[in-house]
Amino acid sequence: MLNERRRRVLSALVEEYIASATPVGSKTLVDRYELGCSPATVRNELSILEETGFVMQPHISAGRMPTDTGYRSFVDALIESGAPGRAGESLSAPASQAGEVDELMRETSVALTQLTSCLSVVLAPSVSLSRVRRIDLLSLAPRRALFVLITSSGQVVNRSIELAAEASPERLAQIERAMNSALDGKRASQIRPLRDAIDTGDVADGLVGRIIDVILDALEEADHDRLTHVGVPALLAQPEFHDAERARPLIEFLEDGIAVLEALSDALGTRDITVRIGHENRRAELGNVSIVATNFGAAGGDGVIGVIGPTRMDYPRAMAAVRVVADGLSEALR
Amino acid sequence: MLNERRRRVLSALVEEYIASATPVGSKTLVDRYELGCSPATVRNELSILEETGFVMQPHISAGRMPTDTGYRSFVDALIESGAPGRAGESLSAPASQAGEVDELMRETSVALTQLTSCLSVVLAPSVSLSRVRRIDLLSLAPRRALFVLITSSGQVVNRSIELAAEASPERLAQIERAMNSALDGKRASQIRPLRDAIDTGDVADGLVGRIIDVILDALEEADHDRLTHVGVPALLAQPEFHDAERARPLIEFLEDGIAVLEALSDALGTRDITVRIGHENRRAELGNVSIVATNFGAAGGDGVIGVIGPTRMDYPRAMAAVRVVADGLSEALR
DNA sequence: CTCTGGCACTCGCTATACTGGAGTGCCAAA
DNA sequence: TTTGGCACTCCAGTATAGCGAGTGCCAGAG
Repeated sequence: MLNERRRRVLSALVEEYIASATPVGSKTLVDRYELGCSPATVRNELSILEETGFVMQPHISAGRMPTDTGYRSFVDALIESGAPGRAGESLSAPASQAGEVDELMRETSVALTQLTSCLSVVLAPSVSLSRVRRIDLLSLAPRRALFVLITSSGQVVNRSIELAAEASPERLAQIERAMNSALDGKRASQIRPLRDAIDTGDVADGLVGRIIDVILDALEEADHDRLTHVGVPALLAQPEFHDAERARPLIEFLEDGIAVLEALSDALGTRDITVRIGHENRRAELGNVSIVATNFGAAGGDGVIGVIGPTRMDYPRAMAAVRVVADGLSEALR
Repeated sequence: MLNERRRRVLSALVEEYIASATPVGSKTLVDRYELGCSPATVRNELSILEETGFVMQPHISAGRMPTDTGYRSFVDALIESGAPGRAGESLSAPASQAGEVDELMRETSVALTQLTSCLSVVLAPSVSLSRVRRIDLLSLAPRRALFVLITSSGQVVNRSIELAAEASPERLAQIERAMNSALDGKRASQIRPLRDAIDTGDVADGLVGRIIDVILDALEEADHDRLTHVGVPALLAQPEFHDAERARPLIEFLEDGIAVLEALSDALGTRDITVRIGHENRRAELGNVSIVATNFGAAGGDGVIGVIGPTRMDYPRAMAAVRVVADGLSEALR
């Protein structure tokens, strides 16, 4: 379907359109890219590319711009050629001084926005799916305790628990020991099935059940709060979002953490780096943006990092940046 | 300077402009507000209001719109009459189910945006200035410990500490006890001066100094991370921000937490509710927006909650909403 | 002295018409 | 199969006119 020259024309057109944000014509392509043929020939190729759905004209006497399929073909070629790997060498992830995981994520996100001029999103690894490194129950008052859970990747979840009955520090320590021995190295999500299995000496006072309920609640809350995004101004600076009404639904969508979470996990393929272009995203709100994302984290880490920009984004750069930053982040988390 | 009728004309003009977002003329005012005089008279009043700087014309043959001073006069009258208090009765702060302080702040912010159709910001109480309720040092590994600080308002700061030398759990417990007895009920910021005063048995191993350094660092980081904002889409929906280029500098400013923090604390007066209108904000980025804010929290709580919107925002509603929500939040934190 | 109706005037906004230019599609020739 | 040429299309930008909302001012009434 796509012979060599046609592919080069498409690639040139995508590059030019990414750079100029205006429909590009045959003459421009011949002038700026070494296509080895005349404008007329390019016009023929373009008209075929249009028939086959790779490019489109906003109106009949205008230049062409890529369709989602056009971008897709461009990106696939990019992945095959391994170009983003090479391009990546020129970027470097900034060394972070952050002392805490949350802060690290945020700094990473900022860096990604600066590298790509796109909005960036970071989804911290799910606490429920991380492995429990340690659990502490600290007595705050006779009927109040603080629960602290530390995962193997260093995330910390805490929650203050109002107890139904008084519990001595010794009693809490006992429960703490029992939970630690039952859960050490297991995934936090396994707390639920283990609820009854935890041996706490005597279960009669209902303390354990109550504590576990609160913990589960805290975990769920922590999981809902995993998402940060940075770089809305970068998005607004793009010509396709100069009209705020275009940007609004998208940002509304972004502020709804859960929805983004779904879209992101939905977007994650098995590949190294996943690119979802325009309507390849299921959500209507994402119909005119592309997402370039990848997971990060040590074994089983299900954190996700990515950038969101107009479909006209600089894919090579975005892919390289996401890769570099994800590697840096995985490294830092170890 | 402002006689009764002139004041009523101004007030009517502000109300009408807030509702319509277009310059309003003398006829509209007479038609919709009971001013008891003819358009011609209103025109005279308007021209005086313009001379004295309360209203302006975008162009000579257009209606008037309020200036910052115009809004100021309107808001001052509002405060004097106690209107926002009455208006507030019709609003109610949503009951929150949040288990953690951070989550509570966020929910509050969302509620505020919904109530006002403005962007809302919440500045959590400064951890450094809060009172220490308890400090824990948990041994994670021979050379690694987790530090957990709980403030009297329930905020929790934690940080993992890499130790220069091995420290037994007993040694950590000893340090923990010393820190607790030295700091209990004091402000976290006093950790620094107390650094040398803390009696830890033997100080020879340098552990205490190192731990305190990390704690100070963690506190500072926590203080920088106190700000949440919600409701960018609400802002973009306002006609004055339909052009994304108008909204961009503002949002850029918002994403820079520190700058907002400064602007907010700068904006806080001694009053119950503070209103900063347009250029009353020192920062150029805030020149065309107003901030309605107030503190919240128990005794000495320096948290701030507020809304940011175009100077054409619905002040009565915003003030009422901020008051109600702040009260609710203070309540919830107790 | 204040208020009001009337009237001429201003000026932004919209609609219409026109023009230049970028880009296309098609055709015939190399 | 490629290329140069040519007629055609249609957007974008500019100029012009008319409309309408709103003003300022003035003269007369209360």
